[in-house]
Amino acid sequence: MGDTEGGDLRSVLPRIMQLGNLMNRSGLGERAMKRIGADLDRPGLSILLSLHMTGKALRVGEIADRMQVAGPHVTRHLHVLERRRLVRGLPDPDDGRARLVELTPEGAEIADGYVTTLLGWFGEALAGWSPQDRRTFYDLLLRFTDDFAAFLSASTDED
Amino acid sequence: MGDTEGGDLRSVLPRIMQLGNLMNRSGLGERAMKRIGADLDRPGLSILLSLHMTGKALRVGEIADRMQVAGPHVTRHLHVLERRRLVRGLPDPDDGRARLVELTPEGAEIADGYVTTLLGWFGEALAGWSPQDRRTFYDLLLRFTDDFAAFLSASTDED
DNA sequence: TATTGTTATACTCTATAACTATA
DNA sequence: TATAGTTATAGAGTATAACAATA
Repeated sequence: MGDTEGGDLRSVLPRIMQLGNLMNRSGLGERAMKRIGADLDRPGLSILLSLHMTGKALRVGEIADRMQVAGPHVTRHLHVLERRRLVRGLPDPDDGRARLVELTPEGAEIADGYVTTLLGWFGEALAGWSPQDRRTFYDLLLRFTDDFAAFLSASTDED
Repeated sequence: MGDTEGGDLRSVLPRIMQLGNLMNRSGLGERAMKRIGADLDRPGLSILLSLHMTGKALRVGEIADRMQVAGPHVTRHLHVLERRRLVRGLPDPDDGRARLVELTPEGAEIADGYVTTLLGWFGEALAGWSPQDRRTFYDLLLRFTDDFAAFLSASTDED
């Protein structure tokens, strides 16, 4: 009984890993960057995407949280981005220790171009799919990431 | 028309990225490793998993291909794994330049324990899903990774 | 005293170049 | 001469520790 399901899941795990590698390691990001004519390292792009996806100015610590990296890493890459005028820092009116970071129009353009490029590729890859299958896949993938993230954070305490 | 679909896809992209980060960056691997009482860095584990998933001895270059890294990276980590008796190298009977690498029972045990742990977690995260939804999700995810990988390699030439 | 962020430092991961041995 | 692998070296990515400023 459980055997059959375990077997199924067992065949899916490599694909989840593969997908993860495809997204991070496969040079996909570099290709997209090249396509839009931008020249940015991955951490720099990641900062831009964090700001872009959130759609508002973020504190340095918030960016680090979203990227799942330590604070100093963000600080260093922000220097580069600021020098290139892709982000700009503002004082946080609510907290004098903190600093708000927001995209400049140039930074927003890169982030948006990157996302649009990737979306285009996904769209092409799914060109042969029926609308129903696409819908179903989107729904289940959303549900899966939610459930899995929830499970992970719920089980963080146990250890 | 296309607008609606673009909107859907647009909401899914962050999840695919999130899933990628969950798999690579989130400390998931470290947690699994700790759970099974193993102490291995990520590249070392990755080598073990490559061998485990393939189920046979691989040449150094084949391991590098699967990991999507350069050869010397594999060589260096193989030294560590060999010293710890988690893999062992054999001469390739077909090619005197090459070297075959295979898991020892100890290495196989770690790889298997790791995979089993992750599968358990995925299973728990999907505990509330109906068997049909699980099946559908597995099927569509397989199809998606296949189609996407195919698209990527097909469009590699263009550039 | 706790928290936000920065500076300084060090370590891990990975790539490139130079080389050796076999094909 | 081309290919498989190794050794040597360098660079990117990231963490930790020590510090400054504000809460």
